[in-house]
Amino acid sequence: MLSIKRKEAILEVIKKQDVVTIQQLIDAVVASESTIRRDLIELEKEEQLTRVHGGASLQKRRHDEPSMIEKTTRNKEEKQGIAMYAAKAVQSGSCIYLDAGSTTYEMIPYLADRDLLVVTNGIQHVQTLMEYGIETYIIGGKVKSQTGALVGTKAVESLRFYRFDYAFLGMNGVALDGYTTPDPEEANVKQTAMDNSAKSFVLADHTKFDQVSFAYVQAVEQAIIITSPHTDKSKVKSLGKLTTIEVSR
Amino acid sequence: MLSIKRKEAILEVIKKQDVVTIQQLIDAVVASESTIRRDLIELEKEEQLTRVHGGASLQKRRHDEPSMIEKTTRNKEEKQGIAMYAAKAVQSGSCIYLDAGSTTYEMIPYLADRDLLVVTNGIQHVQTLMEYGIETYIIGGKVKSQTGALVGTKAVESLRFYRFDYAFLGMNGVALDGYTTPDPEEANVKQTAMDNSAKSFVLADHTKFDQVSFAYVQAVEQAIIITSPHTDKSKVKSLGKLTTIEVSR
DNA sequence: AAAGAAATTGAATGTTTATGAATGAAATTG
DNA sequence: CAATTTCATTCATAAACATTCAATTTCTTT
Repeated sequence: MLSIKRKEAILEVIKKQDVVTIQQLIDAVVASESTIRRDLIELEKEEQLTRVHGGASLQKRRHDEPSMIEKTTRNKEEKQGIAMYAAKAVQSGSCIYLDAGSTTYEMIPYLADRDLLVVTNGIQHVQTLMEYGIETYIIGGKVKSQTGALVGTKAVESLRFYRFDYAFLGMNGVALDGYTTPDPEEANVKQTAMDNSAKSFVLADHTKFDQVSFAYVQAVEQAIIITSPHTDKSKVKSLGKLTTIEVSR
Repeated sequence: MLSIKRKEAILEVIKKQDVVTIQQLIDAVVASESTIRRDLIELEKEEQLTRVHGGASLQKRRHDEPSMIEKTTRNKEEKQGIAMYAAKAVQSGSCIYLDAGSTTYEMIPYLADRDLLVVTNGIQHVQTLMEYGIETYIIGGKVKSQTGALVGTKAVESLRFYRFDYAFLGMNGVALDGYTTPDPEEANVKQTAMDNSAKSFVLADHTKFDQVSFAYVQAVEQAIIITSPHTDKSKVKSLGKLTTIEVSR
């Protein structure tokens, strides 16, 4: 058997049951103990799994190196909680839109190995999406220099050719007036993405509530808000009868 | 059997089952071990597959290569010379297309402060372009995981909405047969970019001449070749009467 | 069309690499 | 702390490898 095939088989077993003994692998793959051990050593070097006494276990944290965006994110923990919850809402096999921005970025690790197709307008997102082996499309458009988001007419136009099961968006303002964001060009993109999605989710930490930014995006009822327990319940309720999910950690 | 036919057959088998042993290929293609090996070596050079002990696999496993374009560039000095020369050909105020790839990447520093608008299909290029303060647009499309290039129908479609003064492209093969590149999907993108550009330039270091890769892009006369003194003059001349610029350093 | 050059092929060669068994060392368990 | 399991290391063997060479085909040249 080809060594590469054998390693794939090992990974498959381990992904199914999280931890395996050497003996289980010997039986499953049909190879000698020595060979299995050697494979495990290599797979550990490749950061595909962690070796433990008696066998191996699935890698706990697949990503140790925080890239630029991770370091600079404020309220990171809160955003991560929201992101994890949002990712759970996604059914396998669906096609989702991931808006540029730090909160949606945090969703990526939780989207891995789920047979998804992701379309994004965030240049920053692309590299990470690829690292996690997620099939990625990017819309076209002008690159906004500060944020690496794609905006403008071309971006809106190219969005017209996609349809999404879910759209996940960040917003700067969430208020009775609706969702708002500082850049009108970005607002257009968000608007179009929501229009082309069966279901839309706005990911908003507690700092975004009762804020009104310059450019209007959509009315509050056009999306389901996902927020965290840090947010005042009264503020959420004042937005009216809408589905709001509050993450508990 | 013709060697090209044989290689196609090999690729077909490998695409069906992801990994193959040499023996499987010997049976499937009906050729000697030596011949299969030779084909695999060439196909690996063309980046169509990765050889592994005992056979070959479709793609390099992820996670083992740093995607940083700077570190992995071969013949970097030669490419820089070519890139510098190419950048000089650009008039201020024009709109240019920059193909994904390491040679075109080297052009970016020489494009700064020139009042240009750059459209690219290389994710890798974007960050650097922004760092140099260049107005950047990106075409849409599917992100090719190994290279970060945008390809596919969506990429070709979104290219239709642009017109360029200059297009700068990399190629894997430059020969009498025309320009060629390993990935058919990328070939489509290059083709369309050239069609939409008033003038096209192919940036090719000496290793690209007399090479024929899998997918046809355009005829040689459709672009001006920019190369370096490392390239055999005879090889260049054999391509016929076409404008070729040889960089001197 | 014939002679020669160049490229392609398959077999033979030593070399390298992968594998499984055997050994003693280290860790785990009762 | 002793018994047992698991681990790392070594070694012989077998498989896969690169390389060379001769035979064949294909392409040039005259």
